[in-house]
This record gives sequence, structure tokens and C-alpha cells, in this order.
Amino acid sequence: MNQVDPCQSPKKGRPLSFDRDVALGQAMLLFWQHGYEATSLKDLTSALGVRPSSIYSAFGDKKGLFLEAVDHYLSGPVTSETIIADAATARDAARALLRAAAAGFTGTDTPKGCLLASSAISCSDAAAEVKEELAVRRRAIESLLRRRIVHAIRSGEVPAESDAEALAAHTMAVIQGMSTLARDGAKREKLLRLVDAAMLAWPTGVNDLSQLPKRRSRPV
Amino acid sequence: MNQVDPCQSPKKGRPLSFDRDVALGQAMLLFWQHGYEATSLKDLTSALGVRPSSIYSAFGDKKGLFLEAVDHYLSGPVTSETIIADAATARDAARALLRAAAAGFTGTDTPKGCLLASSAISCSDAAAEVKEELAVRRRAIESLLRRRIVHAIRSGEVPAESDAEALAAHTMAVIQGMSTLARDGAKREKLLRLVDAAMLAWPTGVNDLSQLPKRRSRPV
DNA sequence: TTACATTCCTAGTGGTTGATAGGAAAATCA
DNA sequence: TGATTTTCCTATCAACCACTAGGAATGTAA
Repeated sequence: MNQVDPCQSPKKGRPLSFDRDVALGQAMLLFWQHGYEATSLKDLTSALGVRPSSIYSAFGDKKGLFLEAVDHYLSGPVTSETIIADAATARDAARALLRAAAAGFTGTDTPKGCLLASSAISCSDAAAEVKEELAVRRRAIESLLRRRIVHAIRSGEVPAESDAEALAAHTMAVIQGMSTLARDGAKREKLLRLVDAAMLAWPTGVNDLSQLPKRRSRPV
Repeated sequence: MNQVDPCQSPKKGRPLSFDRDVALGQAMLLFWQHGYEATSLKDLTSALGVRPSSIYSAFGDKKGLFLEAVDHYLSGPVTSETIIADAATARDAARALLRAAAAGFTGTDTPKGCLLASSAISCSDAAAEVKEELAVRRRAIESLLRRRIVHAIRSGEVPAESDAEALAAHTMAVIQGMSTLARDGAKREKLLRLVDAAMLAWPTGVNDLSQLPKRRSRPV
């Protein structure tokens, strides 16, 4: 109780010589490009301009730095969660996710592909925990999308005979596959056409509310 | 000229103490599970029961062993090439590829996922050549499928307004995405339903010859 | 039996890995 | 100023990495 925000009262000892968020951004880019295990401490110290002991005192160990870099990657104004929550329909949610992925995986000033999808697909036994942490985050996005589709089926927005789990898994598979295609050199325009092809897997019947005229906010 | 098959005339020196194909199979399983860089020479020598010097004299170096293991992985009675060539339609080719992937990525006595899709997605600069070799093989499969679809469009089997490149890329993305899903624990039954969902992206109009009665081999 | 060709085994190479010990430096607080 | 707290820098650790030199072992050919 009576605990003050430590960010308002300056700490006592020697201040950090580097910006923690900037360092995380640099580390994120390195892990994004080369993956978790292939990014060495030497790579990190060189890019961040920070000595090893400072990294260890600030982030614990390499795994801690990586997981914070992943959170840095997943944070931001637009996330999978906000995309799914803000979409008008479940189908729009999937399409928005796919389009955001196509764009994000082919940025001009970032590595190609997806950090979440490519940085620890295969690894040594020593990095098994890191791999599982990424899997947890991937499954969380898939689960969120699946629940959105289930809700859409219950409300009649999506035909009842649709397979929510399969639709969500298909969307996630396309996202992760696009990461590899982007790393292999696929251009953004190709990925966007891939997205259009993938979206044909979604039912567009009479039950698709997005095809119907909008209901007025106040009934007449 | 007058060169005899060296396999028929036994070589002179001390014979190999191990079966080369068996060793390749073991190496393939290790690379399949842990990827290229995370599989160490120690792992290989332990599993293969072969000393380092023997590995290097037989396969050159780690990269040579890996690439031969990849060829071992891609060889076999059923390959992507045979699947695409044997399919009745382009749509059947894609579906057969996807189903074979779903089954192959969830084998009970093999690692989960796809060696081609997971063993060198991200790597250090030292392994860039290996990564590119895998990308070449992935692109070859995609190119084969795309040409099959282009041919199908020209023959009227697939609607003319279809995007062959996008359909092929979508199929490859789903395959690579299923590899990650399988590694994350997805069961075969789930992947097969994912395949059914993905195949809904294919046009099934009046131009789909697979929906029409088969033409007799001899015209009446 | 001898010569030769090839492989195997032992023991190591230099280099890199992630991580750390110990003391100097830089800030606040009294 | 002097005490305290925290971080930074130098130097280094043991373990592991892919890889190899050199000689013993094991086969064929004459």
C-alpha cells in the first residue's frame, strides 16, 4: 500500500544507458530475420550496442529477451485480437486477418514473413520451451477466430453446416503458409491474390448478412 | 568408354561398415524433427552409430548429408510429381496433394510436419544456401501445380476467370501451414477437414469436367 | 604374401555458444 | 562529501560447434 509508481520517482542507481523499447525493437528484427536459435548473443550485442552483461541484467537471459521481443511484435495499434473483434462478420474477420498478414509479411523495412510463424518452427531440445510458447500464441489466435465463427454460425450469419474448426484452421494455415511464401520471395500482390483465392472457401449463401442490405439502426 | 558399373564390381578397399540408405533414413528423421541447424553432428553420430570422419568421407559435410537426406525424403513411390501427373483434373491434383500432406504430416512413426517446410525456415547466414535449396524444391512443386492449373484453364476444365497462380500458391500455403499445425499438435482428422475447407476455394461450376460423365475411350 | 585402396578410430583442431565474475563508473540520497 | 544503489565494462568461463589429421584396420588384387 502507498506504493508509488516507480516510473514517476527516478531510481537511485546508475541509469540504463539504452532505451529498453528501442533495444527490444532491434532484437525483434534480428529474431524475426534469423529466428531464435540462429540469432546469437554476439549478433544482439552488436546490433543493440549493448554489452552482454547489460542484456542479462535487463532481460534475464536469451529466452527472456526473445519472449519480450515476441510480445513487442504482437503489440501495437492493430493486433489479431482487434482485427477479429472489430470485423463486421466472421468472414470479414478472416479476410482482414489474411490481408493484414499479406501486408505485414511483405513490408519493405521489416524482414519477410512472420516472426510468430518462422522463428522457432524447428529447434533443438534446449529451445523446446520457446517453441511451445510460440505455439501457445498461435493457438490463441486460432481459438479466437474459431470462437468468432462458432458465434457466427449460432447467429445464422454463417450456414449451420459449416465447420468452424476447419475454417479457422484453414485461415491459420494460409497465414503461416504465406509467411514461408513471403520468405521465399513472393510479392505482396501475389499474396493478396492468394488471399482472394483462399476466401472463396467461405460460404456466400443467402445467410451471409454481409450480402444483405444493412439494417437501419432505428427500426421504421 | 568401356566403363563398368561400379556397383557390380565390388570396390577394392575396406568396405563401408554401415548401410548408406539406412544412415540417410536416420539422418532424415533427425533433420525432420529438429531441423538442419539444430541437429548437431553429435546427434547424427549417436543415432547413426557412425563416427564423424566416416560421415564426412561418405557425405562431404553436414550440408551434403542434409541435402541427400532431403532427396531421400522426397523420393519414394508417391511424390508430388506423381500425384500431380496422375490426377484426373487439376482440382484432383490439389486435393490429392493436400490429403497426402495431411496424412504425411501426422504419421505415427515419423516426426510431425514436413521436412521441406520446417527444417530451415529461419537460419543463420551460414545456412543460407541450405535454406535456398529448400526454397527451390518448394517452388518446383508450386510451379508444377501452377502449370497443371494453367493447362486445365486452357482446356476448359477450370473456368477461364480462375487465377492459376493464386490457386497454386493457396495450395502450397495450406500445405506449409498444415506442417506447422501438425507440429503444434493438430490431429490428422482435423487436417483432413481443413483440406475439405480449403478445397471449397476451387470452382465447381459447369465447366468442371469431373462433375460430368466420363467420356468413353472410343467415340461411339 | 605383399602391395594397394579404402574406411575406421582416436584424439584432437580453432572457433563460437550462452552466460558470468569482479571491479569501475554513474546516478541518488544523506 | 560520503554512502548507497544500480549499471557498465573487461575478461573470461566451460561446453559445444563442425570438422580433420594421422595411423590402425580391413578389404581386394597381384
